[in-house]
Amino acid sequence: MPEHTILARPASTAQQVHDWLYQRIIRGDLPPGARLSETEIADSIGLSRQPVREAFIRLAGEGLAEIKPQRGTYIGKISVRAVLSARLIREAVESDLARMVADARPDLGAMQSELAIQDQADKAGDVAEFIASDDRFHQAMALAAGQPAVWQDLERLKSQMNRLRHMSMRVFDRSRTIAQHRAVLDALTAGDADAAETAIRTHLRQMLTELPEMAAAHPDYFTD
Amino acid sequence: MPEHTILARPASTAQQVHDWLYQRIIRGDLPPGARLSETEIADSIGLSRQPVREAFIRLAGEGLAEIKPQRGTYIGKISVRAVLSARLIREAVESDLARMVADARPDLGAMQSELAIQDQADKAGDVAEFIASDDRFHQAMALAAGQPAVWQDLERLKSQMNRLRHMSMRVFDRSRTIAQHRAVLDALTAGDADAAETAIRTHLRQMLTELPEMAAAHPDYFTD
DNA sequence: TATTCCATACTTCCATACAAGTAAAGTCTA
DNA sequence: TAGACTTTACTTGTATGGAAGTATGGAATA
Repeated sequence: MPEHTILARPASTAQQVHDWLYQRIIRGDLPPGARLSETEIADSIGLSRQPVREAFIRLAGEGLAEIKPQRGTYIGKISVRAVLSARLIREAVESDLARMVADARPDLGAMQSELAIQDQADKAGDVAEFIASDDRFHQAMALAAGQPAVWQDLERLKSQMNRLRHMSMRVFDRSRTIAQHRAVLDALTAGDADAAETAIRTHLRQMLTELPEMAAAHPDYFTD
Repeated sequence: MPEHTILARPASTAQQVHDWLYQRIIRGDLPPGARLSETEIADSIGLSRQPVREAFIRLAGEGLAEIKPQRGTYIGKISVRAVLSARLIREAVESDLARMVADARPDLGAMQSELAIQDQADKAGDVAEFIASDDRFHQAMALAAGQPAVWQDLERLKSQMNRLRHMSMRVFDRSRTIAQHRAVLDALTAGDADAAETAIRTHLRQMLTELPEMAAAHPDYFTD
């Protein structure tokens, strides 16, 4: 008998509420600064306050919500500092990963097919699918480097960045992103570690120009 | 009246319980795999189960506890994968930070004085102080690079590593750590970015040799 | 002896009630 | 009218009871 259950038990109610709110926040459906009421949400989905409250605690732990005692809970604004910090970390880590991949020369079919999906999603104007594929592209690189756990850690840091991307992808030129991805993949395929590092750093520095523009366009969504 | 309170209101009971347990876990007082009971802890400190439960949820969100529904809550074992992942991230990020510091040539007095503290703590055999100063040394480098937020992000990832260090610092040779720190600081002072990167990478790869030894010595404290 | 079944004592999870604190509206007073 | 005070309607925080699920030990059965 396996010691771990095969059938995954349905997640707890509190976890489900968390996941639901998480998606709505990341996708920008719940805008930064919006008010979250325990009682209101509990009533709307026919639950008591307790599981909703526990979902709030999880969200606050991820930096996506801010619980002000006896005052209210609010969707956290996008922290410019947190975004910049996560971006710097991503650049440092992914450039190391890129060097590892360029040196090891593993199969890169997964990254190749994501590039094709991005081309298609761009033409179709499917922003959500484009962003999802963008993520999978970078994840595939971490996988090719033999470091799946690293991507999981990056994902936790990225949550603030993701909200920004859902805003900026509607505005900014997606073909430029595709071109940058292609440059990365070409360098990796050629096994050129220096070129790969340069390409991935250039790509991830893109956000440094997008962030100020977004912050200027929606000042009330951001905090220092 | 300022809109933000100057005097920090005492944190909620649940938060205090969390902080208390957090310290005990990091310091190894509560060993990996140990059982945590809502009722037991609640009774022992004269509270109801609810705040304790919420503390557990926070700990689980940080990867320090594992809540098994209807079965019990346990101190999470040290995940070898998580430690290795955090280590790789640290190496990538701190080598970028080291280059930034070497190029900018800021004041490095803070790092210098931490080195002196480590010398003293080593001679006195004060392990806790040594580890704390070790952390401040690396934090000072992030600060010198003008990236305090990056260190905060790294701290969250480091929680698994910290538990390991509280175990290994009792075993391993602390003078070696000091020598490595000195090599880093010397390179930074000289403004030699290449040497600084090499020194910090060498230092952070130290753990790669310590981890297997620790895992072999306490196999029940670790999980894949 | 080995195996199956079942009662019991746990655990976490959810619902409900109440307590404590905040903010904003309304009211009184000068 | 201006300002201080009070009331009132919120908010999150905590306590407690019960529901649902799990593991364990013992009894019945082969």
